[in-house]
Amino acid sequence: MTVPTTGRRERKKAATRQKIADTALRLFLEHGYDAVGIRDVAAEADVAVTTLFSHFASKEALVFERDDDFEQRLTRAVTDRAPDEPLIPALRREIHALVRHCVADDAAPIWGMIVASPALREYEESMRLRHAQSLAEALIAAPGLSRSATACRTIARFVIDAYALAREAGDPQAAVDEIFEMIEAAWKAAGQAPNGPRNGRSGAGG
Amino acid sequence: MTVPTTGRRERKKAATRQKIADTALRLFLEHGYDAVGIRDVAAEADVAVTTLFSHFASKEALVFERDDDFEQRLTRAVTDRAPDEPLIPALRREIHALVRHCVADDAAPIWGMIVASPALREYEESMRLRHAQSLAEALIAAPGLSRSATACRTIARFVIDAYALAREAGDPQAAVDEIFEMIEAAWKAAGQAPNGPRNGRSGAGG
DNA sequence: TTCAAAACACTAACCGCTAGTGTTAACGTC
DNA sequence: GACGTTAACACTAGCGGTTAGTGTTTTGAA
Repeated sequence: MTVPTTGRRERKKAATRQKIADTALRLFLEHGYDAVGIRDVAAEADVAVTTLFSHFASKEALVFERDDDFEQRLTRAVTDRAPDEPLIPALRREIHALVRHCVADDAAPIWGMIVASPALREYEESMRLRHAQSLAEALIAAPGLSRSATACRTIARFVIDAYALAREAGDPQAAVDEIFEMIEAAWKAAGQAPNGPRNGRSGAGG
Repeated sequence: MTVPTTGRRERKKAATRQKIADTALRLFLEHGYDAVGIRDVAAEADVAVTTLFSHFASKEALVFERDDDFEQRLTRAVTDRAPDEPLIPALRREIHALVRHCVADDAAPIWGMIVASPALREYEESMRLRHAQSLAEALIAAPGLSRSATACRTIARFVIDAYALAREAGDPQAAVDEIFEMIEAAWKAAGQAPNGPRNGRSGAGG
């Protein structure tokens, strides 16, 4: 028989984690996020409360189970782009894809649940802050951008803002385009800052 | 006897509120935010826990007692500016002042406490979201800007970002200037958006 | 004087979350 | 195959923030 890439233990752990996440999402969508307690989820998934919290850091994390994707996709859009591809269009493409995926019909109930719960909205906001920070680090580390660290951090925030704003807009895809026109202009302006670029070699950058 | 503008009841209420806030801040600074419980604050202020929560919505709100100022100052910077004053420089001045006030020496201990506590940082982040939204509404309602609602919401976020980023920068005042160069460019670009302005009369705006 | 509203208090509890302490199952190794 | 190590899981208790429910007192007004 073939050698499994994962041992039985890891598979069981992943199964338990998935069972908890699935159970939680089902209960949340059935009865509402606030109406379902951690003890309910644990009982329905047939695990102890402590076990639940060994898999998920918080109740909100049960909803945003796959948020690592977001962070990685953004930083990879920076690091893995073609050597001659400008920065901002690459980010714009990625945000377009993320928004599209997020506004898709199958994600609508989950998104509605998040919007309806202040706790979940706040949690997502702090998630976005983390994403902006890791994107900022990727930008600062990227070669050839010729922008200051402050400019990189600023653009990172702006890009995350674009994602958040677009999702709330009537026409999300059009909003992405409109906001990225502004981001493009901001990025160009940062290249002409009086204090000058401090990151990488000289050049137009991006 | 003269008619007091505020009755005894209102004065007593304000006094109780202030006593709670002062006691809380003192205890937080003495022993650390996480080391002081709500029950400690209530006991020290000589009120019941329920009374404390009738004055403040949460433990974090005890620290950000005066956040209404922030919101009002920003929106007033938009609505109360001279009729011919461009928008972005007015906002830049206000952010400069707010950052200066926030980095001042007497606010340093409080700021350090906030940075040291994840709960407080998260709370402040959600506060900023509210501020961005009210600023966005002020921008959308402002006459003569000739920008789309999406552009207004975007610039509002960018301005709040500038505040947050500048405070974390090595030279906050310089960071405000650098970021506002980018914001100015973004604002101008929004005036030339292909979908065109939808808000207010035609004109350069800002 | 009387009344309604509002501030305040007290009890009791809910809820998210964690520490401490096992118990069981899987893996590596001899 | 026995053995020790590790990690997943369970259970009890409890902490800290927050609220509901139920009065009691103060205050401003009729």
